[in-house]
Amino acid sequence: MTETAPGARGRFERLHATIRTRICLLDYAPGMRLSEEALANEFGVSRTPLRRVLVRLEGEGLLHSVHGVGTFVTDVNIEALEQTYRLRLELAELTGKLDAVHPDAPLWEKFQDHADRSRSLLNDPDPRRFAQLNMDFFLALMQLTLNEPLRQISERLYFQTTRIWLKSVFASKIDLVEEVIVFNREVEDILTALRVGDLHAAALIQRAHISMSFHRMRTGLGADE
Amino acid sequence: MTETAPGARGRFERLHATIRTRICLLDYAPGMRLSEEALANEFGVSRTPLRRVLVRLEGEGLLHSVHGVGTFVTDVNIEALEQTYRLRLELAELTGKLDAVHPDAPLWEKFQDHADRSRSLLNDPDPRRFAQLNMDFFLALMQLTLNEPLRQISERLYFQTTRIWLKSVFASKIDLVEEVIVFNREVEDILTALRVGDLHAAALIQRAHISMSFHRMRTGLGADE
DNA sequence: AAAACGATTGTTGTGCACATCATGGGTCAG
DNA sequence: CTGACCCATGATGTGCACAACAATCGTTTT
Repeated sequence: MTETAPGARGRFERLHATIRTRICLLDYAPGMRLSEEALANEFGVSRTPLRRVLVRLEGEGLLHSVHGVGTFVTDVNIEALEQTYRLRLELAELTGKLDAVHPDAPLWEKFQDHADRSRSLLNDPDPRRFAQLNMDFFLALMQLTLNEPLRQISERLYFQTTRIWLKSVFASKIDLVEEVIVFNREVEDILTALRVGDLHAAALIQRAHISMSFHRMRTGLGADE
Repeated sequence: MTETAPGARGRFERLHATIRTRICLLDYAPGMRLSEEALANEFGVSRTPLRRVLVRLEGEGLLHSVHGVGTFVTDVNIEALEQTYRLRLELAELTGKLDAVHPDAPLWEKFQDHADRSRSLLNDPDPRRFAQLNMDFFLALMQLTLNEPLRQISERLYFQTTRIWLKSVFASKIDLVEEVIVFNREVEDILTALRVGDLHAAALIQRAHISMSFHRMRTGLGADE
């Protein structure tokens, strides 16, 4: 998907993306402790370069290290999550207004692939594959804006929130089948808007779905906690 | 101003804030190379903890390290800067809409101090003191929203752009005296709006001034480059 | 028995020596 | 004179040993 440069920098980016994906896909659950030594051994490097990755992830709000205690995957409470979601709503709409561009051929292919995978999930719902598809689709939508800072910030906030959403799915707080059905409609609606060439409409649809997703999650979380 | 915790974490945050301020105030100019060893010696630590700070700053887009070459302060071209500014416009307005709160007593005192310092700059213009005041005022305005993610992102973008603006001042691309006069009116207008209790109006004024500031800088930069 | 204290263990943080890489200058062949 | 090549130099990146720190468990004392 994303080719990485050789040398030290490439390895850094590779490790960074790998661990970030594991956090977002709940291979590392919120609150879980990560062992620097174990990770270093797994990737065949010493603690030094690995720590560099962990420092970066801490800066992105995904990890938190405490001297003498451990490195933990961050967890967020519902009110902090709500703030992030409200901000994501506005940023999603901005994606359709700031430096928005129409998808090119390779991007259309990606979208087609996403639509296919989305439909296949209807017959065989799987939380992890769903989360991966959700991430892929979001990152593809981010390519609709050429505003690099907006892209970076939107992705950063996405990585912070998506794992909480996935956590709700795993905990059966929200219904996986319903989420898959809704997601299918989201993909369909957004692609329809893009085919017509209405970038702002596509962004508004995405915004609406982010909002509704949070709403479902919130009511689900409030059910028994 | 901001108290730092003792121990390793406090030292890290202290170093981070110190170097970030130096970059934003152009003690370290864009494109300049930083010596890890020199910085480590200056702060009385080894390269290891210092490098942790540099990695963080690189993640914030203020530094860029190249293996075997050096660590450099990032520079940005005018079009990338324009993207950042357009995003900052929107975020400034959001500050007045998302979790906006009225200033409390301590914040009012800060604003009063800023107004005083701003007026004193009229008689004795100084680029560095101006930049410091500009930063203090911006950070104070950020306290008008309780939305923590919005705060973090706005500050991040501010730190990326303000040094370019200051660079224009130093290079006499834009007139310092005019900037001071305009800034005085900005502070006055925003505080007036805050006294009336209209947070959204204050945010709109800030947005307008960010926009005009970029316009002045852009025409100034285009003058002979 | 309960509470306070201290040793032990395991973790992250630090310092230092060395590896790796890119650059510039000097040298030698053509 | 010109070009390529090599090596010296100085930078960041890495590995390892140890320090600092926090939690836990066992011991001791009241």
